[in-house]
Amino acid sequence: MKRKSTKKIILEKALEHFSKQGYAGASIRQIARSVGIRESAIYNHFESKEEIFLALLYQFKSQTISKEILNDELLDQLSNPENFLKVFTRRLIDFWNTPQERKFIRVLLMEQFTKIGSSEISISEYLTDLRSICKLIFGEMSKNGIIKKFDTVVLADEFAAFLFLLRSEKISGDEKLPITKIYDLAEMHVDFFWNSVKA
Amino acid sequence: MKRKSTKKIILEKALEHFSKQGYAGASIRQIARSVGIRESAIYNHFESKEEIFLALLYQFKSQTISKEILNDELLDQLSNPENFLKVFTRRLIDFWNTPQERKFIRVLLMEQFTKIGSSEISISEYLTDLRSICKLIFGEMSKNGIIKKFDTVVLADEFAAFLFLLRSEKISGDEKLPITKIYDLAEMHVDFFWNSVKA
DNA sequence: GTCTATAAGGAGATAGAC
DNA sequence: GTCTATCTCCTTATAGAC
Repeated sequence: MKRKSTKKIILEKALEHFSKQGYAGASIRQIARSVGIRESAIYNHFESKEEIFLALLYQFKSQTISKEILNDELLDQLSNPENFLKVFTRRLIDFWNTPQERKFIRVLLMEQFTKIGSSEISISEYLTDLRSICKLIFGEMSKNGIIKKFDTVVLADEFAAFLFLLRSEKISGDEKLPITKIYDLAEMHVDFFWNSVKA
Repeated sequence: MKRKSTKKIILEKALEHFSKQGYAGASIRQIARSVGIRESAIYNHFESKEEIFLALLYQFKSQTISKEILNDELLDQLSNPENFLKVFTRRLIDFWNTPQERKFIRVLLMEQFTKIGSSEISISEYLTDLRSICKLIFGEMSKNGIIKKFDTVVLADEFAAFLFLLRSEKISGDEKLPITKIYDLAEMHVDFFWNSVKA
């Protein structure tokens, strides 16, 4: 049983502090304390506070919905499209509801307008992933005549906007909703959406 | 021609700095410099940085969509519901697109997870306004048989979620979209929505 | 890789003159 | 109501011993 590297623990604790107080509000001192080392020891692993933040951004950038959620088993269900949407949405919620993702989206929402280093932090960039997968899905359904003819960009946005608000407000928010309630809200959304688009 | 009071200018400049760097990232020193006075002079108007922030929160809390947007002229158009939704949405966008509102929503998004003073800053609270007006509108339409029978809470959320994302991402975001493009996106949303709900 | 010690500066806030 | 001067604390970051 290998111990986690100090570097990983620093990233972990940094994410925790950033997600609670924002980048500017969190200090190296607090992070070091959480890790259990002195501030100066942090600099053995990262050159600056900024570098810690950018390392976190990078880490989460490499996680994509397609990698985490879409697999053959799910894609097989495309023959039953309404059910497919429900399963897809449910998996999305489970993924977003992991502690790491909950914290990360908070950081993203908080820092989307601040410039840290040369990096522009934009929500849009992280929404692109969900949007393009939706476009793919609805494009396929449209081609097969399963749904009415719509602009797939509009469809993707209509489907994703609600989910994104659900994520920001209900999944990662401070309001502690039970997960079953979140599933319910999502299912009502899929119902409404499916009723609107089905052929 | 009366000059603006120093207090008002402080609030104005504070909002500007908070919206760019967040609460923790902005300093009294910077704000004072923008106003054109020394830091110590600020304390003649506010007891603390926190009080400045809370004053801003209070100021915007008193602005409501119903006060700013809903008037008799608009309500008269309820007989043509699709057009009503379009005019309502357009007015909403114009209101959200004012410099003050653009800045304020940024602050809200940034500080929604931080605790400043004893106040909990939640997006939900500020969304309540839009949600309840939508509930009212769709409740009325439903009663008059203009739209299909739906849970008005679901309808309100489906209608508002897209608009809120539009606001966060496109209206107040850094991506500088021309306002006509935003109108277009909103109109496509109303079209999609209306097609889904009309009786 | 972590420690102690310390530098250098910025923060919020106050005292008291004008 | 604004100023100068100052306090105290906290911040990021570095130097050098172990």
